[in-house]
Amino acid sequence: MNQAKPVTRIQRRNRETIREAALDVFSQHGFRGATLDQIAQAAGLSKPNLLYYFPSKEAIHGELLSHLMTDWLEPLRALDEAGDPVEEILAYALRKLDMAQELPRESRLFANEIVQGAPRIMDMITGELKELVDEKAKVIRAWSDAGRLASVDPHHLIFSIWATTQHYADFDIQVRGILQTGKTDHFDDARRFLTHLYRSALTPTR
Amino acid sequence: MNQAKPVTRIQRRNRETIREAALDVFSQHGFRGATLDQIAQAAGLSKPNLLYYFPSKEAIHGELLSHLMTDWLEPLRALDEAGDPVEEILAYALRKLDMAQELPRESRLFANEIVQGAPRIMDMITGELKELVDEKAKVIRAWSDAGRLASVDPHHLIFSIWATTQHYADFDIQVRGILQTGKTDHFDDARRFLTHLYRSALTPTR
DNA sequence: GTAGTCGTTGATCATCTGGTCAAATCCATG
DNA sequence: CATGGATTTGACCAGATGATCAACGACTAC
Repeated sequence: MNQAKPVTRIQRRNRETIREAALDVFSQHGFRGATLDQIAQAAGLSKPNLLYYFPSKEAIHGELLSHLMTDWLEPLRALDEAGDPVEEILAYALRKLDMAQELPRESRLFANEIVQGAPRIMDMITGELKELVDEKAKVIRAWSDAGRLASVDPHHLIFSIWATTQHYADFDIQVRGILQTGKTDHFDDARRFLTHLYRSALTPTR
Repeated sequence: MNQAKPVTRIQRRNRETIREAALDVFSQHGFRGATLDQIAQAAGLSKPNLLYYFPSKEAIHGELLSHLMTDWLEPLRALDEAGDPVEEILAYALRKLDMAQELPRESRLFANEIVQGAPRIMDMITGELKELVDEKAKVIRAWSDAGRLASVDPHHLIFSIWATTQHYADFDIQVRGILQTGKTDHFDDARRFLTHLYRSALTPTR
């Protein structure tokens, strides 16, 4: 039946298991810090078996990064020119915060890569990402010019949203170490704080 | 003349050279990603010579981290209960931004460590750092209670300042990749943006 | 049930890497 | 300029690590 790609049930399952295990390991130790043995153990497979499904360590890592990128840019893509400016940006920030909470490993994988100079995704940054950011920056600037949003540098606004939200994933250990209270969920406090922060800064003074 | 510690001129010079080289390498590749050969080459010394001045790779890294900590906490220590609330916090944020600009390697060294779960500095975080943060959080809360500052969660305010400022060091590659304009200095724009952001959010509504 | 492909792994390799050591070189001091 | 400690390094070691391969086991289509 399948002619070119004999993607069997076993293949689908094992490749997914490997991706999952690799995400755990890479996000915690970075590319160089992670070993195939760690990944194999986490996946419950032998090391040669890993390399039956992926040609190399580099290939596993690369697949994770590219899979990640799509999800990562989606919230910004969703920023809607037709919506209410302050609410749109607020929704974007809160959506990013949700992702930091739900997908912290993905955030750390990305952070590890960027902190170390983005050797493997520089073109994505100066290409697809920059294009999207520039496009949305134009929308934001138009909102400001129309007096529907306080006048702020759109690029730095976006940077600050990335920074403040991803911080809760990337620096999770530090955040927990400092709050260190039996609090059920510091993300609720973060949501409240960021809502106040951006609503204050973005609501046009009138 | 020197009895216990024969810290000669050569020792002082070489240990400093090594620290400098190690900061370059560790901040770019993280602990596991860095190799003694890289550090030795960057320092212009042979690998055995490195290990004549420091007992191990771990020791070099550890010394960098502890040296760093003092400088790192100083700006927050300087937050003055007696000053004007909004201006004090603003000054703190801008001071942190300056440090991100002047000491990006230190910021990345720290970021690498935290992202990977802070295996080597967890006690510093839950100890010295938490203590300082809690103390300053109390000051901030008192300001809010006195109506001299908008009511915000002090801990999350501090987190956001760390996030937004260190972002310019830790994610420098991404920031430059996206701005990528001949701009002389995007830090000036960042300063303006953050000033607006925090002044808006912190000035008490009356 | 059996042929043939898919899936799995123990053993092994080459390389890298942190660290050691003995021998050589440098240098301050008398 | 001779001496003894400080400094430097080439050679080496042991363990880790990414990757390979031949052989074995499992599954599917007929």
